[in-house]
Amino acid sequence: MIIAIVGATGTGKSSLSLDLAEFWSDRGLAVEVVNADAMQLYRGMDIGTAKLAIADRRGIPHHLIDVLDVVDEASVARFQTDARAAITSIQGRGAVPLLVGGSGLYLASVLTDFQFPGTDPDRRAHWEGELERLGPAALHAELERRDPAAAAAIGPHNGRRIVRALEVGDITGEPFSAGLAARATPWQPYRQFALALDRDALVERLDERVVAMWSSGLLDEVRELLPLGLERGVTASRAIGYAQAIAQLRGEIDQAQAIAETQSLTRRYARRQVSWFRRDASVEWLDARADDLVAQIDHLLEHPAPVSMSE
RNA sequence: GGCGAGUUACCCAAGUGGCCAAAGGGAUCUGACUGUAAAUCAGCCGUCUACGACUUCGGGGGUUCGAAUCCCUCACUCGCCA
Repeated sequence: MIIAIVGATGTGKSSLSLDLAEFWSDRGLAVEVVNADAMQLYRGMDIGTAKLAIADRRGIPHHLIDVLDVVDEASVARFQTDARAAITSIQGRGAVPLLVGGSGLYLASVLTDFQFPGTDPDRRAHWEGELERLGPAALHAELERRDPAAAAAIGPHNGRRIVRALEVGDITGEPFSAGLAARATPWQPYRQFALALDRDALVERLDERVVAMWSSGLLDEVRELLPLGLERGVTASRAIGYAQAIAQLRGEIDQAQAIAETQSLTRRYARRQVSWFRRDASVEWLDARADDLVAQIDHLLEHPAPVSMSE
């Protein structure tokens, strides 16, 4: 059994995971946390990702944090493999794996039977070059010819996903099926709990958190990451807050703009997260502000998973 | 006190007689999502008894078949001169 704590950024997943882990440890059940946040994978990106400092982890083992260098490209497929390996080994120790994070695709890839068709750097580079050269519309037309269903599902402007669909087509020789997530079967039995917080409260927290990031040294952190190649990192350099801090350090925008922009992107991100989790019927929603979340979850776990319903 | 500029939908901002419910951007909201996912992309965005109707472009009045666009007037904001 895997327990997952999910939800939008800033809803209190980390601290809940610690409380849960302690609660169960007190009852003789060891818990280990597996991070499911795409950006906390990166070593050195601490402040901007709201990463739990080692000192704050209350002695609970955490996996898949700080496993990538800033120049590495994150990948769901690799995460799936690594996370499952971590989970298996935790279970081998007789402990409960607690998957905690807000990256929807990453979570789904571990929890359910996602099968990635593989990747081919040459094909990928080819199509990315074409995208650059011809633009998304032309590539979409190409995809239309090869895989009309995927083309229709992806749309004519989504360059990133068009490229991937073409790449997959090249690799497998078969059409790239998009949109299967809804009916995924579990990799292992799991329960997924999402923390819900109403918009106003969340925005307030998020806005404050961004300001706090700046005042607690995000810029210094970025200054240290630049020599390590942060700007070259395809994934890391785009992290919300980091991109803005970089722009500020370059003198392209001032601090007020950097903060305002980060706040707005964070808000938008949280919205996308919620929309991802909302359509996942296996998610069990809890009020983030309840003060007995641990007890609630503990109680829910003694009962069979509900059959979706609830809005 | 004098002269000039301005007042457009939640915000910024185009629009100078019909093709304007009103360009564009932002924000909000909704959604998609199988190897960059904190990514990438889509829709909505005056109101409604919604393929049609109704009310909008600072207030009031006027010209006109027809006005956000022209005229008069009032209010407010801003710049320069006092």
